[in-house]
Amino acid sequence: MAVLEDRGYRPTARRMAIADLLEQKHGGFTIEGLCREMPSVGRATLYRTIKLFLEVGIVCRVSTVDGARVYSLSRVDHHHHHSVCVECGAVEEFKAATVERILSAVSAEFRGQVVDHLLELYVDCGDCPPDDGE
Amino acid sequence: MAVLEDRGYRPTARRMAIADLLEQKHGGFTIEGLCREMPSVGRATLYRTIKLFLEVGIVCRVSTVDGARVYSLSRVDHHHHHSVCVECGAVEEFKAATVERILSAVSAEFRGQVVDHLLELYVDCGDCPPDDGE
DNA sequence: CTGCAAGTGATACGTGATATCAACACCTAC
DNA sequence: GTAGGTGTTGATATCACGTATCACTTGCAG
Repeated sequence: MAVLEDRGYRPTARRMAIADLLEQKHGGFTIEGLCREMPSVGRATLYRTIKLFLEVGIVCRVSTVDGARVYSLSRVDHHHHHSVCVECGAVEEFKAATVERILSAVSAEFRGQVVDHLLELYVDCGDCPPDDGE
Repeated sequence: MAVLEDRGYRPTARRMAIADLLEQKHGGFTIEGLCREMPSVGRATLYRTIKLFLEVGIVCRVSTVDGARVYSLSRVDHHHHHSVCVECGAVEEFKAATVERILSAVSAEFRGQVVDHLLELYVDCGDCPPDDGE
């Protein structure tokens, strides 16, 4: 949570509680889902907090196959990719140097500059824990 | 448009008109944007038509950096990736066999099965035509 | 032409997300 | 400790996005 203070935001009890809940989630989550899980917290606060977490890098957006807006707690602070289980929704972060190298090579074929990229793998992890699903 | 008939849908004048407009677009588009461009067409029809086009593969969803819901006319009928200009929003489709091979290799490192993937490159194409933007 | 199924558009509705604003919590100065 | 200012919170209103409904139209087969 130090990252919040570094940016001039307060590490309030509300924000800690939200972060704690996210910490326990293996899968991605939706904000509406959080609203249901934390009915004592106002919707606006949840939307604001996740937006804030997104800004400081505590969570990141996950692109799902169906285009739903899903977030995931980010445990690494550098660039990474996601694997998303299409069955249980579990999100894993991974970093593949090979991918980065290949993308650099591919980038050379483009006019202009490749400034960023997005890579998600959709997997069927095969042993989805029943309580891990959304 | 033959693909519509193949699926049992009618290639109506409305659908042709919408497809024609999409044909002229280099960049991605939003459905709300289309509503503004084709005020004579009902919103419901536009949403339905794009959903239909998505289903039959005429258009595909594009993941943007900011998570906005953008679509793009698909000119190739097989699996491909997108490069999205962060300045003008132009969307290009590309297929890189290298990428596919590397992804297969990376997939081997995962438990379970990799069933699909998403790859988008965000570029600054450098010579954005002024009328190409959304 | 007639009848029917598919398609269309106006509208209402539901949901996701943000803006507003009063109340509250925290920090600092005194 | 208290006062005051700033950041935070939550209820609500509001907006944006997308879908459902339903009466009407269109296209096609007989």
